[in-house]
Amino acid sequence: MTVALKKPHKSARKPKGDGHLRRGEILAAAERIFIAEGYAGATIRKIADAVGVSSTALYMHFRDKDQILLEISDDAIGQLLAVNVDIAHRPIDAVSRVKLMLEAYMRFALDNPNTYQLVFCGSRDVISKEKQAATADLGDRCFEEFSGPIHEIAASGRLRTGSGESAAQVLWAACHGLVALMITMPDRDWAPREELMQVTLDGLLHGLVTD
Amino acid sequence: MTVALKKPHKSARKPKGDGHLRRGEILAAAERIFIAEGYAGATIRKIADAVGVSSTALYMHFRDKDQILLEISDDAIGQLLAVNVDIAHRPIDAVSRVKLMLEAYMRFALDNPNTYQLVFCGSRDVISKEKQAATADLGDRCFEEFSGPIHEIAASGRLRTGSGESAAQVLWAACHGLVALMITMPDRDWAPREELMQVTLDGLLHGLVTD
DNA sequence: CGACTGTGTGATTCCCGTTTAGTGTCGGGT
DNA sequence: ACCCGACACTAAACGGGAATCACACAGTCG
Repeated sequence: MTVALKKPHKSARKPKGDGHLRRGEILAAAERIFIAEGYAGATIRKIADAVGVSSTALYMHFRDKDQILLEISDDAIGQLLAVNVDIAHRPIDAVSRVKLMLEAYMRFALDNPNTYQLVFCGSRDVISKEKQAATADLGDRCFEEFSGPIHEIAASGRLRTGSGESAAQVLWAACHGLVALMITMPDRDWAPREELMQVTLDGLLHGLVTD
Repeated sequence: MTVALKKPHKSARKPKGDGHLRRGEILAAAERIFIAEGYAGATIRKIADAVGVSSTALYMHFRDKDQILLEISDDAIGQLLAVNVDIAHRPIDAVSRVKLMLEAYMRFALDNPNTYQLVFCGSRDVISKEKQAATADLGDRCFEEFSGPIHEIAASGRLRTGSGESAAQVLWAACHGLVALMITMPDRDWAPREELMQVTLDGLLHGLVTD
């Protein structure tokens, strides 16, 4: 849409200058506001004001509001994916890899609550359908990276119950539930974070995997 | 519009008559729309249209939109609480009670996805602060009803790891995570519901409680 | 008969995301 | 040198959300 890739001739008007700078400025401002005030607080007009342009200008660089915030989320989820890939390559046993990945996952969620909510708690009410394309894909790849070791464990017959797939989904869901609740109900008196995380991981792995 | 059927010439003027009927009508219409279209879809205007009244009229009977939907949710959560109380009184061992309660909890969530999201996934973005008063309290009492048996188990020293409180929170969170993900990402290819629920419950209870 | 009160309305306010139409500027192509 | 079109941008407006205001009706009480 915005970038002219199709000028076959030389020296086509380069998409440099203001255009690219603006895009970065917008993303930076949007990220700042989104982190501080969440999805509803990150208004098009507020972002535009922060950049110092009119709200209409944002539509020069992004299709709509969701695209801006999802692009920010892509960055963040990309980092999580990188961590997962790194862990996946370490020469340690599968159970340890699972544990490290899920720990990283939960810490990511607690460190980036708004991003986490946008990507993993977004009802289709707020994010509507297929806009998530890229972000959802990154999320999928995170899950796959993490379900790899689980299937290893399943293949070696060490799963006490259920299929490898269901075990992977359950482990993911349990960790999701913990951080999601802690994020959306921060005023509850939770047991210490570390304890909750360890009880979840140890409990489930102990219950699902035979030694 | 005009409901002229009651005319008791007795008893000083009280807020009965039209008032009470309207209130019920509004709640019924709101519930229908909310269940069908979720929080964002249940608009003040839409509800008012369904009742056949101007949008302003809703503010005669309810403080704001959230109060309407939370009142609906109260009903639903109240039913869940009743089930929990019933289970709590059955003459069966604590672990079975825990299991039955969590199963009922998950089935409730999957049967009432919009209500569940409103109460248990509502970021303060959308529901803002202390409006939840009554509903949150019902949720608390559900949790307490359910954490009772857990503390019984903890008191008898059968907890493999963590405190009774953290075990209760972790069990709750795990079940929450499962249903929350299934609700917000219905298009994923999940393992069969029953299997996921059983793997979650059996896995965690096996891992946390010694026989 | 007023006056008062509960119930309801239409117009209005203030946000929101998004669209439309128009302005200025700049880089070539001729 | 000239004009043309692409680009970055803007002001104004649209439609829709929640919520409020000023006002119009019943009835009922004194």
